[in-house]
Amino acid sequence: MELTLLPKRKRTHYCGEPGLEDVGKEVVLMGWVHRRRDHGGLIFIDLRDRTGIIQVVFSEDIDPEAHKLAHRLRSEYVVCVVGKLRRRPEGTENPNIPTGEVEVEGHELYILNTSQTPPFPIEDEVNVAEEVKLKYRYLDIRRPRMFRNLLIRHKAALSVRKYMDEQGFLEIETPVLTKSTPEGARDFLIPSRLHPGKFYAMPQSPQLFKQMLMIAGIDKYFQIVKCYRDEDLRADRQPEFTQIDIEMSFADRDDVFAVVEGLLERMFKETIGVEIETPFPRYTYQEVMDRFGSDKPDTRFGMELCDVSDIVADSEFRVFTEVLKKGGQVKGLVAPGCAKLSRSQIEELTEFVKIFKAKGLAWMRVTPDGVDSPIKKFFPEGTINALLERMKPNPGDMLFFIADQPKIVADALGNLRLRLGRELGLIDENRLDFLWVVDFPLFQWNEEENRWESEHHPFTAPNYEDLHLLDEDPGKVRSQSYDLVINGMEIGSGSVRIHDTELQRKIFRILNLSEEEIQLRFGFFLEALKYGAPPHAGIALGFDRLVMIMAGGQSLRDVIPFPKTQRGICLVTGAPSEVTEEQLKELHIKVDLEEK
RNA sequence: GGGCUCGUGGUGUAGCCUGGCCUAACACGCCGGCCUGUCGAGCCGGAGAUCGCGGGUUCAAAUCCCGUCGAGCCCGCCA
Repeated sequence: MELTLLPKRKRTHYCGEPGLEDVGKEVVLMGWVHRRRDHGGLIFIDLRDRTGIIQVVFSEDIDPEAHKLAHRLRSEYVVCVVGKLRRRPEGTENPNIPTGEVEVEGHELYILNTSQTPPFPIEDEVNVAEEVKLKYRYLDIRRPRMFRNLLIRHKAALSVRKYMDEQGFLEIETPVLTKSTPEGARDFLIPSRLHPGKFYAMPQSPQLFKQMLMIAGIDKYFQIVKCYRDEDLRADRQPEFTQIDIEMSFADRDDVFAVVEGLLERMFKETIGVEIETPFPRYTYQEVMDRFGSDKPDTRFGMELCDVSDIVADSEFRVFTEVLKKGGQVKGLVAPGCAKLSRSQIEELTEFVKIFKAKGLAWMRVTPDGVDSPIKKFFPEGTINALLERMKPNPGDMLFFIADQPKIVADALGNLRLRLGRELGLIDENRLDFLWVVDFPLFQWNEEENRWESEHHPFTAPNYEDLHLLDEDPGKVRSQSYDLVINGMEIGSGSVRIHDTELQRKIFRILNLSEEEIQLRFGFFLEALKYGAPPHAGIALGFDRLVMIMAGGQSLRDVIPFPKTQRGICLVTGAPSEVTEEQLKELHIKVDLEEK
């Protein structure tokens, strides 16, 4: 095949651009052969680039040489076409593509490169195994949908930089090779060649650096920054991901909220043309746990949880009463129209709630003449009536109940709510529900390690009204942290930070860190706090997740050009991979693999 | 660490439950030929699969069993 290595002409248009106004002009196009329709004497080529598709016609009449060469074109060949733009003959217009009223007479054709037959067609709505798409990611990205997603990503980042700049924030880079500070996610480690036996860590977030930038007087900082966490993957979790990291001095929670609300308003407008409503509603942690069984509630539909502990307390149903005696609770929800569920469907839901440690799922069908349930006999009529009165079901609905410790009830019933909401089609996919969750507890008790841990992170300031509780009842202390939630997904998390050395020390001690550990891990930071640290607050927003929401994707992989598989492998490069003995030796590393 | 779903020509599926009629079917793609208005072009012809891998059961395995690898979703984990 005769290739033209260097096109002799400069591109005049992208494939998606020419229209009726360009008819008569000579155009020079570069692109990939999307499809070839070879009629023998007449050949149609759909030429594609990132902007779209345009039809090129080759024939004896137009140019015999180009026509002859066009027979050799195949899918994904890279070509340069020079030709005159003309209006398509009447009746042959294609209303399905933006350039469908015109076509290019193929006067000159240069084949810039050939291509193997692609493993899958370059089209949206391809039904191909994730494995294949990820291995040939560069072909996957040729699909218009993927390109659009990356374009959205680009526009979103641009919008962030413009807005933050206008608000007086400086984008400042922080190190990628940094210090391991356990507490939190597992670190990715990097061995040091110059310091045998020592390691850098990749940042889980630039948390301490941005706080030190506040101490440095930067005042308003932001960064679109990669973060790394060596934990298992999910549809919404990749080991390396991007945050919009923000920190501001002399600011409180409301200042942060105002900046973020303005930022998102601007981003959604400029990126996908959607107007969002600000300010976002605020919920306390306690409220969302009670009502939705989740600290990141999806408020696009109702079906809220209902505490019925007091009503069922004096029933004969042991499953409920025993749990209540042990300090547990009984909560339920109304599943609209679900009285018609079969035994096996209920069984499936029971299996589902067991994933979240619930021991079972009690149910009552609501019929026009009362309730129908295997456990009905344990409840006096008054109790049933009280349940109906509180939960307010309609005939045809189903009541589901879970009895257990509060955390399990919230988890199981909250997830049941989400599943039913999805399966019953109660979620309006066009809706965007932004909300803040505030007043998180400062600590949570770690059963296994028998100690308090930070709910957010150890640099989060306690609610100053609760300071007196730090010693007597740490579990009751509220923090000045906050989460941003969109459509039931955690999008951001931040807090007012501790800027006082003594308070910071105290928190470390409650977390059961010895003086020695504190010094070893965070000594440098405590030292920094001593030199006039201003009060400051900040937040980090999950950029990939935001882009995913704007792009309407189901997985983070949809908006990351080269993502990892669920087992953390990059299928394009094959990373992670083994390295040579020499490399290991230089790093003073011996690999100790278990024999299989 | 655990649970569930999936793995059959290049791609997507059928066949698997109920083993033999499978010499593995279909669509798209691919290769060759014909073809001047197609745009999922059409028509004719053709190539292409040790049914992810290993072991077992059986006269006989794509099909049943065990193990293993890979992809996905979830639990744990993710300050």
